[in-house]
Amino acid sequence: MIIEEKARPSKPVKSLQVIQSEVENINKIALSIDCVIFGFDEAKLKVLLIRSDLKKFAGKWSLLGDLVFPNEDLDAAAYRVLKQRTGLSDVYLEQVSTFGTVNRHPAGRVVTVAYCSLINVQHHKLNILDNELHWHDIKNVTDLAFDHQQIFDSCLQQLQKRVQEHPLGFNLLPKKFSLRDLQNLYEAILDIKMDRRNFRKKFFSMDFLVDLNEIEQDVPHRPGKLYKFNYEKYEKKKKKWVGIDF
Amino acid sequence: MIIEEKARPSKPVKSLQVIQSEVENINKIALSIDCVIFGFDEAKLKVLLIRSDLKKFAGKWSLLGDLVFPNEDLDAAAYRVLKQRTGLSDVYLEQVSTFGTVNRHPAGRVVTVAYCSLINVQHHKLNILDNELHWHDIKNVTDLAFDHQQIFDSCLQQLQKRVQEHPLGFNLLPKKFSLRDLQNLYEAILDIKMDRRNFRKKFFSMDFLVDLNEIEQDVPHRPGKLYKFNYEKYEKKKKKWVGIDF
DNA sequence: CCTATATTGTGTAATTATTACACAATCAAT
DNA sequence: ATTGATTGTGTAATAATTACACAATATAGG
Repeated sequence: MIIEEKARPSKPVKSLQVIQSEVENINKIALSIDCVIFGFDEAKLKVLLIRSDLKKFAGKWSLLGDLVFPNEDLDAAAYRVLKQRTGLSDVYLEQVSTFGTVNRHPAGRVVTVAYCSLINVQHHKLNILDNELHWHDIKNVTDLAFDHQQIFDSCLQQLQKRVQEHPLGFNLLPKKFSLRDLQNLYEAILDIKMDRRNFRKKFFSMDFLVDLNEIEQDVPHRPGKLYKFNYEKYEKKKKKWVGIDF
Repeated sequence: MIIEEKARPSKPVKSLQVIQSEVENINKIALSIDCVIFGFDEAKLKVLLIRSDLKKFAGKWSLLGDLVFPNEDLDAAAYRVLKQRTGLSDVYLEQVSTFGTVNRHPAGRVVTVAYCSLINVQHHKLNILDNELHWHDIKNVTDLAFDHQQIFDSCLQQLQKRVQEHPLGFNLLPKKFSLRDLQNLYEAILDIKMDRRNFRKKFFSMDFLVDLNEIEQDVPHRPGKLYKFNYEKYEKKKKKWVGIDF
């Protein structure tokens, strides 16, 4: 076995540790961010899309994105786009993956960093600047422009996984919600049906929900109780995940 | 609630969907990849590091990386570095995260895509091209050059999570291994101790291990049986992970 | 006001998974 | 032949998950 092997330099090769002029003059690639902005409304998971204005993708929908400025952090660029389009600033935002296939963009080499954002549709106002901007039921999202279908799919998949390990979902709900809302949310994200009693038992046993002693209004049936999520309690109790299972 | 909202264009803004000349001339940022290459030897998890040759980081260790060529896919760049340094081509490689803080690189704006690779240390030969190249016990990895400590930490964290959900670990082991090897591997990656009987029970119940009817050689005690991993069986049986738990 | 309809709120038993734990068997080294 | 180190194995206790049914409460409509 070849381990703990030490060696001395031999012939030099080009490496990351380049001199300044190299970074400035060669190997420059345009960098963008694309946001997969999820919302939850009418018991459906939705994604915010904009109509593409490239001829090549005429009529197709695409994700919201923009080029990253030369002295702007990646996260800052994603926040900028989110703020510009939804007016929201304190939103859940997470980097998911970077897509850099050579010919993914018709205008040249553009590598894009995909972000997943979760927003509460009650608390925003869409800012229509140029093209048509629209919430789409995720079940009807097909054939997006560029490689955006692939980016969307990978963000949805990541959301499905994350939401089972961390209480992200609450970012998609209003501050006050019923257990039915919460279950609808999980069912929409995971695209499964769940047992109502076991779902309730699970969340109550985790003990992060605060009973607000209020009930739903304007429902044509027995109203459910309203709850909020207690982030502080969660932070204290959250479990470290250890257990092999595949 | 503002949903399913449609709108017509108003004033145009700069967007991703730029014209060709824009992509070619502005917003260019150097792009690199960095590989966190893990190996497993002497019951320890190791990472392959190279001595930095930047004055600013004199004496410090850094990850293996390189600039991405203008017409090279990101994954291809990562494979290239791996191949160049370890001589290995069919290795586990996964993109983890992209780091793009404005001043992360002293030579200018360089955004880097981090990759995690798992290799079998028995099957490689290090290629020492320029600087000192060395396998480091992950327990002793501190104070790397650039933001490489942060990159390393995030790759290790991702490995710890992934290895509990998918059988990645086998990439770090020789084709034939004992259950003790396997347990050592999990204990090294997760930095925990496990119960030997329960560990065995767990893996046998998953039924992906093939008994090779061979035993370890050259051990100064009762030798253990050797096994291999059956990927095909795993592919058929792998579970879709559904269960809220946080 | 009464009835119909829809949905909430609740508990238990059966099954499955996880944990904790000890001793005999086997090999190498001497 | 004895020692030392490690493998291989099973069971009982606890915890988590699943499947499942009925009474209570609100609105809507006559």
